[in-house]
Amino acid sequence: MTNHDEWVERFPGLSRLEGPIKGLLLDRSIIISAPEGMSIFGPGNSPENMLFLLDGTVRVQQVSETGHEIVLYRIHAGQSCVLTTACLLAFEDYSAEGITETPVRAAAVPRAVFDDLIAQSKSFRDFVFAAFSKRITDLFLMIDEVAFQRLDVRLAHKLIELSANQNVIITTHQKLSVELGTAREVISRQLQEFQRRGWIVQSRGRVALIDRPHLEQLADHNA
Amino acid sequence: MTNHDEWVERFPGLSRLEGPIKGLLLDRSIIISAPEGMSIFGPGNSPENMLFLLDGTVRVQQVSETGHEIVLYRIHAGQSCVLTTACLLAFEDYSAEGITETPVRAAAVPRAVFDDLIAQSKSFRDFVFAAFSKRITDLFLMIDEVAFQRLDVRLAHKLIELSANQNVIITTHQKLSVELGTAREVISRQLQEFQRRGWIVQSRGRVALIDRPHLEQLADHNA
DNA sequence: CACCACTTGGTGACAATGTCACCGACGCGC
DNA sequence: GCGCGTCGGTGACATTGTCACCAAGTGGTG
Repeated sequence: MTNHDEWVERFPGLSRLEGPIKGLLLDRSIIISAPEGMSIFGPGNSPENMLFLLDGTVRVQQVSETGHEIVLYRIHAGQSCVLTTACLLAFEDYSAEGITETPVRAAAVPRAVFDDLIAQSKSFRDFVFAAFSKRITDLFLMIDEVAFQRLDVRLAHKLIELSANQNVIITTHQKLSVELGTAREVISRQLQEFQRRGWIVQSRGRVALIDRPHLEQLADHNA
Repeated sequence: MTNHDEWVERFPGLSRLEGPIKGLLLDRSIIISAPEGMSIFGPGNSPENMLFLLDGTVRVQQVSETGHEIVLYRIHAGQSCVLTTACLLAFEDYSAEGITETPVRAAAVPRAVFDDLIAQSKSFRDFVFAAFSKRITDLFLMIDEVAFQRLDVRLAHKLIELSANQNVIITTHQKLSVELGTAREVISRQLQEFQRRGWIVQSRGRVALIDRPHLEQLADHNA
């Protein structure tokens, strides 16, 4: 009932693995589940296993010394927590935290098995290095945005990203401010401006996208 | 005359490698040199080799779509460019750039050899993953600083970092603004304030640290 | 030397964003 | 109903970013 047999096939980067390697991965992993809103790694909570997400999403965020919070990235189904896990294992004192945003299922692979896989399979190495590389380039992009992008552009971008085909986003100004690493008041003012322009309609805990084209145009304001 | 024989010993993480692995690394690598101010990787310039820095430093920075620049990190002697190289190979379109800040000597290891080493040596894997992990946690810290830290604190921190036991820094306001991802005028104003307080003395292209304790106190203003 | 081009840094006005204190409205449990 | 915490709004102010412009130094050239 675990669907344990073939979870590897769901990972684009893993389905091409050599047969014996797949077997090793399947035999030595355990399927685990977690409810929404649970901290799966963070300060004082380093998991012993590398996780491969089968369903759900995990939000990775950090709390600054000043008490400010910011969302760093999300791990979606079909991706692995390898790098975050590796970082936490290497630098225990660090303060990033992973929180389930939905109920989550994941395959847990012990570190020793992970190391074996790296040693034995070029495909697996490629998968892991691609994940690391993607994460680092994404962090480069994030630094660029935080440092140089106007807040209205970033907010429009985030609204479209969070809406994901829906036209209504269930969230609070506070949560949006953490997404962008800014203050709640700033979000409130920007959303008011968007509403004044007729691009969105606000209500308590809810943002409805009315004029998606204009939002997208602002979001793509690269220059 | 290349000192080729024992460069591996200079890397704290590599000197513990198994004997045959060291041999492979030494046999299959080439020592290269570059003058100061040269771009060793960047858009349209992906090196075919993984580099291990023997002497000198490399500055990694990016130029945003808006034309703004920011320094991401530096690679010092005894460290490798592995992750940046990996990123550029995986995502060719990306725009980070590595520039030598001093004359540089490095050991160049072909990708295929690099992959062999990863497969054969647990010590080498540990070295590489530690490098990746350190870089990612450093980028987390940088995001936190850019998003939440006051500029006077960041500037004081950077002045102390750049001074490195000297009390005089040879640099321009423009260069300092790129270090912190801000505007030249902002640096000028902050340095004036520091000078007004008697912490530094400015002259053209030069900053002299007069009151290091006060600067350090400001730089440590974590909360 | 005069002349010119470039770099470096200074300045003021203004815009954008962050911070703080406080407020009222809403939702929920009692 | 009441109390209490969450959510969002508001104004004043501080900090930082942007823009336009200027002046002093630097280095080349005739």
